[in-house]
Amino acid sequence: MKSGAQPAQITEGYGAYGMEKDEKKNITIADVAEALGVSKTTVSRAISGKGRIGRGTRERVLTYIQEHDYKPNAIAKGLAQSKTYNLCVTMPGNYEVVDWNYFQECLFGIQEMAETAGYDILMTMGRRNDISSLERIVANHKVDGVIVMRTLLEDAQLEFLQQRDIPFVTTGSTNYEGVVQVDHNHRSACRELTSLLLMRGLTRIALVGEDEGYVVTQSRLDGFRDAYEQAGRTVDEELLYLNPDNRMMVGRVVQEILGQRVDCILCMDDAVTSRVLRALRERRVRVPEDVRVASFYDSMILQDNVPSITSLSFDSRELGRTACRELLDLIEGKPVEDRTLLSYEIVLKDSTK
Amino acid sequence: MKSGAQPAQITEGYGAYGMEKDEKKNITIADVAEALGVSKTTVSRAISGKGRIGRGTRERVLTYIQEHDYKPNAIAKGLAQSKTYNLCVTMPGNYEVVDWNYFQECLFGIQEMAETAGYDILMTMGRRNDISSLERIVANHKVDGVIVMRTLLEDAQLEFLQQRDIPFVTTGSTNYEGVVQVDHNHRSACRELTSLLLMRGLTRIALVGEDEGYVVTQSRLDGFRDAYEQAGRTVDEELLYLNPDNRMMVGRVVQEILGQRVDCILCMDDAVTSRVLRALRERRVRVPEDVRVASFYDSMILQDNVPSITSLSFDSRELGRTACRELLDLIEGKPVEDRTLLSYEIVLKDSTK
DNA sequence: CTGAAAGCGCTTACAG
DNA sequence: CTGAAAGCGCTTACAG
Repeated sequence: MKSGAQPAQITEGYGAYGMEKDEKKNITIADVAEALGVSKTTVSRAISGKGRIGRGTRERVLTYIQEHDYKPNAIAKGLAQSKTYNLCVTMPGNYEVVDWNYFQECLFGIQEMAETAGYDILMTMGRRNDISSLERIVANHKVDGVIVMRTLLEDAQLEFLQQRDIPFVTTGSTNYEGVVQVDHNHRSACRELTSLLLMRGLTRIALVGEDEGYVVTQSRLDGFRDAYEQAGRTVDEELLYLNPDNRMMVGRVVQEILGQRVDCILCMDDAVTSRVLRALRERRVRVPEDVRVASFYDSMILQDNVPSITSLSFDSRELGRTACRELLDLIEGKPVEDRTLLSYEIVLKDSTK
Repeated sequence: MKSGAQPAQITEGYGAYGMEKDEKKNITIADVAEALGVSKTTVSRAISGKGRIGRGTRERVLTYIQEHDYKPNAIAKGLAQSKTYNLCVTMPGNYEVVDWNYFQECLFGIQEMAETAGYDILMTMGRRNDISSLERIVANHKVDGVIVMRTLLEDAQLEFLQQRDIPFVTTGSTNYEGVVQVDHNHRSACRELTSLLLMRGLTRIALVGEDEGYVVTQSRLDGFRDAYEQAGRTVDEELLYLNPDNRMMVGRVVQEILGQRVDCILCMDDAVTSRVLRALRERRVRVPEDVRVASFYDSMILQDNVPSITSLSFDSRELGRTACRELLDLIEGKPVEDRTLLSYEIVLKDSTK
């Protein structure tokens, strides 16, 4: 390395200028090879651990790159292997998504797993069924696989990925054939919670949701029905409030429900619960004295509510971890289950006392 | 292209098997060049628009790649240019983060801007001052620059990026020298809101926060003080509740505040507001009749509150867009402002009536 | 066990 | 205006 004070004549490559902060020029495999008097092949093998190589040689290389803080250029490595070591995660980008805590946890799990395998996360958000962004990423060969974080009943993402034969998994369930999906067992969870309420003698239970075409809504409803069947009862269809536009008129819906003299309001998720609670408060209806309330999903938005709300609880981080693991397996050509269902917890609180 | 029904003899490269769905083998610049009887150089120039090239030739190439749906391999392009066309966005990964809506909006803005420039977003989350994940991404040459979404007073990310001379910007302010940052003008916003309350004759205002070492907390406090100064009043230091552990004991804090006979509680952000409101409800203190409440930040968690809460409002998507634009400029070597402050709105609602 | 060489799919001086 | 060639930093048959 030249002493920075030489009087000019900086003609070839990097002169004093380029070297200002630390050595900017990144050290490459060729530099290592030259310094050690071995071939690039050997260095590559020492690092990757693939192919035969002498124990001594490997150690020499390893300690050298350690000391000189050599880091392989993932891009070049990718090019040579026709891989990117990137995973794409698609998130819903519409405003309606309230349970970001779910996504955060899930993402965290994904990243944890990806990191241990040397992969990074490329993120994309699109509005409902707008896949232009995903298309671009795939077309540009930027990722090795994708994790779809929210699926629709009719899902353009899945159709696109399937047709292009890109490895992918979904978090959350889908009805599409042959899609690798990992989800919490919502149906079973909803069945159990409903059963519990039924066993407590709550017979007139209203179910409130805002069907936006997500598959999970269907699973929840199925679970709800399962519980009734198991108990030898029949669901009162009059007490099912699942219109897509309930969001707008939650006040009217709650009014109607109260007119039906129910003893419990079961909400599909926490956004709904939050709005229902608000409507109840406005009408000075007490929980749980006048009516019980429970939710099929817990998130942070209800954590400070008075009274505390009975709900189902899911470990989203584990969901992310598992989904990522499956995707990696898929990419590596290992066999994977089409459907993986994770466990859940039921958390009983004041709202159903 | 072979007709799929040929009786075997699949020796070289991709046979019928590899071709199952569409043509799997990606078409490259070399294919285009060969098909058109021109050089790869020419094709490259036609696409990039750089260098001299005949009008006719360019058109031929362009229509060909259009028809055959050729998409350049971003990885290879990156390698050749020592670029990645990836931007890293770092998010806080700790559980405490409640305002995910902010991040969602911000991310959306970033992606919007990045996309138009042909960049993608690599995401990373780490716990407070854990930069291992960021280090890996940088070491592996996976990104051209980074956007730091939340800065701490002592921020390992910034120090690392600065020392490595990586182009980066922050959303939100920082006290670090020479860091390109874009933020909403929190100080000015807080000053205005406080002034408004003061002018309404609310003189005993308590300020509640949970100082977690974020810079924005300081700006808010500064704005609060500015308003008093402007009004020729002095801040009653007894009414400042900014302990880091207020979160745990919000009940006690509120109790104490009520003992001080304040007429307004001003909260640093919505997480705090949410907890304060809860404490008030538990004590049957009415808002705004018994005490007014306002927040220095609005997010979704309060949107359904009764009464509606007076607060400041910021366009986070624009923040993201602007930050991304600055980072791109930085990467391209264009001059950029060190500090950009965006505007805000004050939204008066029932809680301060 | 080790190395020379070709290749991954682009870009970019350099020379016509 | 166009092209041959070298190069980006790796990997990987192939041959010793």
